[in-house]
Amino acid sequence: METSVLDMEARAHSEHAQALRLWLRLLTCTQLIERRVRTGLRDSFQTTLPRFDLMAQLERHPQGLKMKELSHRLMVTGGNVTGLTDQLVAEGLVERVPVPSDRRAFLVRLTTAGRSAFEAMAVEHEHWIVQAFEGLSARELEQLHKLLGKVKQHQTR
Amino acid sequence: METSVLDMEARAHSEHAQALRLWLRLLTCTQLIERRVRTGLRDSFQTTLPRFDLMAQLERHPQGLKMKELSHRLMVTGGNVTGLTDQLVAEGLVERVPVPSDRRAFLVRLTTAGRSAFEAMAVEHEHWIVQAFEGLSARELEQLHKLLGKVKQHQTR
DNA sequence: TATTGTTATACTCTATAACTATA
DNA sequence: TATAGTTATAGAGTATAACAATA
Repeated sequence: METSVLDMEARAHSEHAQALRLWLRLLTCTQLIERRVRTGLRDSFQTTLPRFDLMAQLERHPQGLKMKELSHRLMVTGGNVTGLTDQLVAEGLVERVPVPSDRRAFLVRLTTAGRSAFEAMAVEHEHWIVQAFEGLSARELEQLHKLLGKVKQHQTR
Repeated sequence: METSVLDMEARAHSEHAQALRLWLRLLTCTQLIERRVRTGLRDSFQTTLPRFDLMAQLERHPQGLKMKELSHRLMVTGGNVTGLTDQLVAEGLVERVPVPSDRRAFLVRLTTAGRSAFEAMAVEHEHWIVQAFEGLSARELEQLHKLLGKVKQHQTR
């Protein structure tokens, strides 16, 4: 059996359309959940998603992270990290610790106040996220995670 | 067999952790693809994602859409749609057509120039999106679309 | 020379609220 | 009174590029 050029084109078209539909849906889901989280962070904690994300990174790295590392992990440029860090330092939630071996660099760490502030936010944040996905079974969560893993893998080339 | 409170807590904890991991991955995937699209639209067409999205809505509705409808479909407030529309009108890509039956309202439509400008963008946009998902088989695309459908469904209550 | 981090700047996107005009 | 759309404003978020200090 032979595959005609027309067949190939038809298949390409339908796969393209499928990818586009998927992208729109992915974007919509993310935007809806992200909006919920932003609103919650603003209304309940007078903070923003990038600030929360920065603190979340520090919570996972108690020894601290360098500005450069934060910039990479948060996927934003350095100047922005400086700004966010300045705000959090001003509020006493985060501190810059000099690195003896490299006098250009700092380690940014949560303060004690920062850690407890983050805990409170993380509890609420977890509620919002669990709620966002409660329509799915554990098995479906796992499937989705795996499929998105493939997508993610493919972007980082 | 009996399910203890501790079992329930353990299960809750692991499901919560799973939801959080999933959310981080969903966010990362979306951000990576979105960045690709934004960069492409800027570099190749000197335009932005919200403007592209607005034109995409109009392309799907050749008879035009009211500002109110655009606002709803784009999930942004009215003032923003006015601003985006003003820009596109200034560039001759879009036009406001009075609605005889309601003198408060307009239909916003693509102009001929707008339609051909959008076609050119849509071709490139499709490439970027197909590329973003080319790591997945048609069956996996379908699965992902279906699972995200459940997620989306659950947000809109 | 290259790298870490900061500063300065500018632009896009967004929500909010007050407003005008029509319904 | 309610609705369609606009205006004005302020803030978040981002990238870029020039810069200082150190490696």
